[in-house]
Amino acid sequence: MAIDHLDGRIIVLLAEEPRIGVLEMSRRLGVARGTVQARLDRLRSNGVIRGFGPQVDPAALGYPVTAFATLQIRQGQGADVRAHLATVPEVLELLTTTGSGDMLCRLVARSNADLQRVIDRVVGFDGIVRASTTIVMETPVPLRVIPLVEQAAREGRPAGA
Amino acid sequence: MAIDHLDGRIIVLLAEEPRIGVLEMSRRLGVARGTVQARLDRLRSNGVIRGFGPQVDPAALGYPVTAFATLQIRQGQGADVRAHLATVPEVLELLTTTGSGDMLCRLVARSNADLQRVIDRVVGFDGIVRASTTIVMETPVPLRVIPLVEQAAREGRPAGA
DNA sequence: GCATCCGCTGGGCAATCTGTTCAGCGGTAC
DNA sequence: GTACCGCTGAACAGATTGCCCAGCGGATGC
Repeated sequence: MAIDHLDGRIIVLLAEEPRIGVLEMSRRLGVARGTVQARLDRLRSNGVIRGFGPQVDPAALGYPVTAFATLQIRQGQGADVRAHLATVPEVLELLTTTGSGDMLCRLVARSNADLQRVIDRVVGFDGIVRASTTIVMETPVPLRVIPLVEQAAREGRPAGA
Repeated sequence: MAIDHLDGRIIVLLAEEPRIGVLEMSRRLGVARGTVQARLDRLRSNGVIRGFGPQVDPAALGYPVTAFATLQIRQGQGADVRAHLATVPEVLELLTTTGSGDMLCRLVARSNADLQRVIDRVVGFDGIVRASTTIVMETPVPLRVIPLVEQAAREGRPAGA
């Protein structure tokens, strides 16, 4: 659960050059290949590294519009709404939150006009009382984890074991 | 920009078993290795596949609390605020949006108590007028793209070329 | 109609990496 | 003092990669 400096460097290296391979990593980090391999295994079984799936860009797929919808759910309909939203491909993420809205929903669409279609499909469901939508314009900081990894590595054990 | 059925299957396969390799993919898909390789190259240069970086779980790193902050920015201070937020590791994502709030900010923290520290650091900056925060409780649909890829593949050219 | 272009096939090549195992060597904890 | 744990450095066979080639078929353009 806590990662040390070496773990951090492994993750950063992997993020910068995903095709790098264990051997080359061990060379650059100045440790034995077995060490890198063991660290990686540990990071994966710890769940720190979930996987290496391809990072797909919805915009390049033809969905350049991103929006967030805040949904208010009718009491007791939560499970149904989740199941419904899970079937909509344009729903990239669904979160339940504190506050007035009950759920936060990340959407993509082919265009602003198409967004209307997506929203209609999302909210066209019984359990949803109200929805309010904001469109994303820019993304000054795209989803990232590396700075957090670096911080966690600094705060972890100094550097050695 | 438009992907066909084979592209879709490649991406899905890669998402399910990232370590699979081009050769094994070509076997499972029933096409020549060169074809898979060419498709992958194209998908990467198209930007559809951004990369294969490790997917790190903030929770496993010790940051189990996720929150969204809506920020109102003082006129003309946008750039400064962005630069400021980019330096905060706990800021995983920053978006500018339409609507009353000006920016939407995805945060993580070590605990609910720690979230206060993070928020203080985030909003402790001149250009930010007001901030409202919602804490994420559950994640019924974790960030995903595969359903979208499948839909895009269906809508693309039938199956062949 | 005919030539050209493009994508896929199926083969082969050397070079490289992987997964795995081993013994040895500290440093730490008990 | 002893046992445990992590790292090192090396070895091995097996598999994969990157790269090349010629041939084939359909679609495009003239």
